Amino acid sequence: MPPRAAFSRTTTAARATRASMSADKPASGRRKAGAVSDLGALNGHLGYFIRRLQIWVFQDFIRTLAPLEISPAQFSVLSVINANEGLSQAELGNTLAIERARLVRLLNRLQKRRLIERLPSSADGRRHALRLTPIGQTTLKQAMALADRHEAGLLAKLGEERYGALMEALRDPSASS
Amino acid sequence: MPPRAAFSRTTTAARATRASMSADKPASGRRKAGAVSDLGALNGHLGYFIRRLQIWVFQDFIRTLAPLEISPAQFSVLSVINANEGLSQAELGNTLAIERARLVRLLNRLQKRRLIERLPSSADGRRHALRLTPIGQTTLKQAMALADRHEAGLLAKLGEERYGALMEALRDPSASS
DNA sequence: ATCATATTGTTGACTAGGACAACAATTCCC
DNA sequence: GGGAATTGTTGTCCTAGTCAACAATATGAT
Repeated sequence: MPPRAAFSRTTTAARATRASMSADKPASGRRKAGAVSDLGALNGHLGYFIRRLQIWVFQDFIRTLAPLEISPAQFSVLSVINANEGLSQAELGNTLAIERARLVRLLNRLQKRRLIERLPSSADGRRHALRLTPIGQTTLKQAMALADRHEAGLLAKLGEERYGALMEALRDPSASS
Repeated sequence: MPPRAAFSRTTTAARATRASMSADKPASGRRKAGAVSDLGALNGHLGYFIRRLQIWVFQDFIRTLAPLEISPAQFSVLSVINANEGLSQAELGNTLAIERARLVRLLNRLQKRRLIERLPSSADGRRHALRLTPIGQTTLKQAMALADRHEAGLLAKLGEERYGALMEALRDPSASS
């Protein structure tokens, strides 16, 4: 009992077309390299489409923030630190679902770039209290401006209804374990 | 993935906060270990939520297909080959947005497991005509059954409206390059 | 107070994914 | 025939993600 009962439409969607010969190609016409085939069993699976969109969105984000050399992961880390000054690495990792070891190296790079600091926690000798340096704050501000431009482009590309539907549906997916 | 949803039901309440707490502790006491903090600037960004859901979906897919040891990428490759027997690696790569070099190594592993074959293309000496072996066909059939179970679980977890909205919004061709 | 247990941050090692350059073989097309 | 393009392949690099181990520190039961 596949779940597609309600939303099936089965496979009629993506019927790939073989381009006709000699449409409008650059100087040397040859077999179309952009040809796309039938997705087959992938058509009923949400994960595939989510993945494709996610990759596209991240690539656009990376392109847009390239002048600052801030990756999506770095942006998320800076944002959460900025919104929760003094939090620990464990809390940060829990918030963003980044594993401890991975987070250590992420923070190392940000610290080397003088964007964040690891202060000793007065209450707990094991923890570090994380916060942005002044440089980190201004960098994050610039990053947020670019990220907003990225988001605006995303909305333009998807269209308002689709963007809104996605935002609505994606917020707070109850997931654990 | 940490239990994010259990605490942060209100997305709007998240943007206030961060008033003047001390550097390493909230005024009212120690933060709990599993606590989740404010997402800050991430809250308006679609990419973050897409990413979180995509990770969750893939992890569930991997768990569900673990008995067959078929990854999402491998499943997509087998599905497209099955639906387009004899296609070339270039066409397969274009269809799934997998780069040539990466696809070569993906196919190497599947070929070593006797799930696919690379036949010489009669028309073009450079190409390989890809197809599933009998073992590959039965494996894919089993994988599709498990993938459908995964999909059903996904629908149950998200709820019908949200699942349907996502499928609707994601399915159309809007992403490329 | 003591001792087992848990948490925090860190390092090392390993696997996958993705990007890019170079290359040989082949095909296209003028 | 010969230059240009395509196809598959290999090599190399870098980032992500996972896991195990470890030292330092904190916690809690007794």
